[in-house]
Formats: sequence, structure tokens, C-alpha cells
Amino acid sequence: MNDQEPNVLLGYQSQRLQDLIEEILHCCKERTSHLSKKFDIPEAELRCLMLFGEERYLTAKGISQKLDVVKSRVTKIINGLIHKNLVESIDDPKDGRIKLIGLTPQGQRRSKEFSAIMTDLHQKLLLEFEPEQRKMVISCLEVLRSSMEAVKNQMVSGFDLYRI
Amino acid sequence: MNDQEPNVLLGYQSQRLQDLIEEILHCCKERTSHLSKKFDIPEAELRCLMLFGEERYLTAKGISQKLDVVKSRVTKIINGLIHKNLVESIDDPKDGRIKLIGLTPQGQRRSKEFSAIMTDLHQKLLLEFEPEQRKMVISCLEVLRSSMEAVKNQMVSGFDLYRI
DNA sequence: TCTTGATCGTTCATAGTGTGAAGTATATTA
DNA sequence: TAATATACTTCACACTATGAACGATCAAGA
Repeated sequence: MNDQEPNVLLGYQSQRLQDLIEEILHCCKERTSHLSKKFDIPEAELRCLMLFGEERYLTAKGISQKLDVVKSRVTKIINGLIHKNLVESIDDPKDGRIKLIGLTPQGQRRSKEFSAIMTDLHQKLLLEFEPEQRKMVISCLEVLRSSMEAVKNQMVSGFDLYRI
Repeated sequence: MNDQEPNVLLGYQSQRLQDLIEEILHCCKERTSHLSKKFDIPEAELRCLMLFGEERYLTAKGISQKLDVVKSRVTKIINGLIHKNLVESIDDPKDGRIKLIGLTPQGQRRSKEFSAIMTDLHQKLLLEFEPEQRKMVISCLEVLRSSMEAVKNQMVSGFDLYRI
């Protein structure tokens, strides 16, 4: 009895968790595509624009790693941004292979606008909670993220059990 | 003083929240593409396969709403699944316009396999927490989701403030 | 019955995301 | 100097997604 009950609960909870994650994912996706349309910039280019925090220049390779896409994809993204006059590419004076990608003044403006909106959005999100709750939500997400990492590693190593 | 301090905290917390959500998003994306590769089925088709819970048949329109994509997209997804012999389409006997999409035996097997993996994955995720924590995480996500909804509605109505 | 309009699904053009192989140009090093 | 490694580009391909135009079918009303 004390053996059956927890399993039922666990099953129920995991289903609930799955649904919740899916809903949150969907909400984030909507938000991203909404902003992309408002800004009239493709999502990937917007994401790229956000990488220049205080950095003066980034390289294609660095962008590729930060965005977690292959280099050829970065070429396309950068070309799009250059075309929109949001970034410019100059040759590295020390190494002819490397191109340094930097924000144009216009790009900096865009980038700041966008990050202001994102910050505002997440502040609004926090304000939906009581002040005491906020810390808890964040630490919850922190644990959730670590757990996801952990489970991912479990999966990647032991996934072959599920291979058909 | 008592006016400055909370704002700093809020700013810090909202940045943390933003980063966490991004990381979680990225983790979920990886998980999805990982499973799609393992199953050798495109993500959209996998998502579609999962819609048949206990339902015998779905219509293209219904799938379109559940997946939140336009109808023409559904046509493509269904064609892919038919090609893989995972679903089949029959004419509605009462209404010649409607096509009923149902899982083939193979499709049912695939669907069950996949949902078993998903359930298992989320159970593993829960097991990373202490039993007392689990309830809390879920209720946290519940509130987060509602808050996201709420903020989304705020944004959609008042977003023009940010228009350039 | 015959239009009119609505609904359902399809086709096609277009855009965006992303990969991977092959290639060019430039370092680095043996 | 020749082999190798690195940085980026080009190109072909596959997947995701939208929206307009279209044909077929249904549901009413004149």
C-alpha cells in the first residue's frame, strides 16, 4: 500500500510537469515570434543581436558557439544583419582569416531597445508574484534547470535502451 | 533608500529569471531534437503523433488548432506520416469535405513508445527532487505559466508603446 | 432547384531555421 | 617550404511555417 500510493502520485505529477513545461514552452515561443514580427527581424538575427552585451566585437566562430549553430548558419545570419545595417564586419588586423563583427550605431540602438523590452517583460513577470515568492520561483527554476541537465546526461548515456 | 534597494533586487532577479528561462528553453529544444533524431521522425510529425491520446480520429482542422499551425502545414505533416505508414486518412461518411486521420497499428506503437519515453523522462526529472520539493516545483511552474499568460495579455494590448 | 456563402482540405510560392560537405584563404608548424 | 589546422563561405538539402488561391462539399434561403 505504502508502495503503490507514491507511484500513482509520481505518475500524476510527472504528467502535470510535462503539460506545464509544454505550455510554458509554447508561451515562450509565442513571445519570441511576436517580438520578431514587431521588430521585423528574424528570430535568429534577433538572438544574434543580443549576444553583443558589452562586447565590442564578436567572431563568427564565437557567435556560432553562443547560438549553438554551425558556422555556415552564422554566415547567413550575419549577412542578414549586415543587409539591415545593424552589424558590420571588419578584418582582424592580426589574423586575415578572422572577421570581427560589431554592432553599427543603429544595431546598438536596436539591441538596447530589445534588451530593455526583455528586461521589462521579465520584471512584469516577477511583479506577478508576491515579493517573498520571487526568490522561490527563481530557485525552483534553478533546481529544475540542473535537474534537466542531469537527466539529459542520463539519457544521452543510457538512451540506447530505448532504441528500436 | 528603501526605494532604491528593491529596484536593484528586482533588476537582478529579472535578469536571473531571463537567463534561467533561456537555459531551460535551450535544454528542452535539445531534448526534442534529440528524440526526433533517435526516432528518425521530424519534430512536427512527432508532435502530431502525440495528439492522438485516446482519440480514434482527428481532423486536419483539429490538428491545426492543437499544434497551433495553419492548415496547409498540417497537410504536409500528415502526408509525411502517411508516407511513413504511421497514420491513415479516411473520408468522413457523413461529410465529404472532412478527412478522418487515424493512427495505423504501427503509428499506435510508435505513439506509445514515445509517450512512455516522455513520461519516463519527466519521472526522472521529478526524482531529482526530494518528495516534498516536487509539489512545490509544480505549483511554481503553475504560477509561472499563469503569470506568463497574464504578461502576454498585457503585452499584446499595450505593446504599441514600444513600436518604433 | 439553384444560387450564395461557409467550411474543409490542398497546392503553391515564399521565408526562415538549420545541417553538413566542399572549397578558399590564411595562419602555424614541422 | 610543405603539410596541417583554422576561419569563414558557398551550396545543396531538409524541415518548419505562413498565406493566398483553389476545388470540393455542405447548408440554407430565395
